[in-house]
Amino acid sequence: MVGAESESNPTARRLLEIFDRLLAAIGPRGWWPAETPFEVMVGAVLTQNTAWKNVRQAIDNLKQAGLLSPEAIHRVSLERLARLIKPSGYFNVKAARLKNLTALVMEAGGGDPPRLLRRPPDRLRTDLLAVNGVGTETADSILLYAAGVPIFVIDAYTRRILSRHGLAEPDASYDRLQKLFMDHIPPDTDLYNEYHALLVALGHRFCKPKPLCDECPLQGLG
DNA sequence: CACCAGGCAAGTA
DNA sequence: TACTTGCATGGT
Repeated sequence: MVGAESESNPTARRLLEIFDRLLAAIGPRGWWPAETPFEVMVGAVLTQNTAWKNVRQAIDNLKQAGLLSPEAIHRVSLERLARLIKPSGYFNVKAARLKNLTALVMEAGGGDPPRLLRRPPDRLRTDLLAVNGVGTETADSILLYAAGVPIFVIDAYTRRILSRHGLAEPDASYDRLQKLFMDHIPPDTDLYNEYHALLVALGHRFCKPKPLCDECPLQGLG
């Protein structure tokens, strides 16, 4: 039914057409830029409303300090953690959030991220959302890019792109936008991975608040 | 100089 | 529920 729907349903065809165009124009992104699942989790928190370039600085600092493990982040002082992640902004808030997320790994995963991430997706998402500092996008980023769960990640770029192409209202809820993708695109982890990464890349290059529609690869899709 | 970036939680009504 | 505000660095 999914395959048939993608041929007959106009929305499904448009969404897949967007993916095809982006992949052809931009190429595979190789996301998530991290070496371990726990690094994905840390990056997901640090990149909240923050340019990735700044996040990379912060992660490099953590790496160099040997603090990119649950045990290390659990032990380090809040003050030192905040100082190390300073380049990524909101450093006091994010230091606490990293502690909170790490606490989940410690108590639920016994300090072993894969053990936490192997939980049933619904349970894992609920547990992640219960952490103060983890919202829908952060949780879903961890589900998709660390746990390999086929769930679609929505971010500010995705919302902007969909609304500019008449596929959604500008103020549509996170859940609604996520449902739009997941109702029309088969739940494939690699596909969802690439699609979200491509949307972010398009956002970076063309779909800014002041759009650069002249050279946008999605020109002419409405 | 102003504006933006791969959000989220807490406070208010 | 819906809206507002604080959080903060670094790039353009």
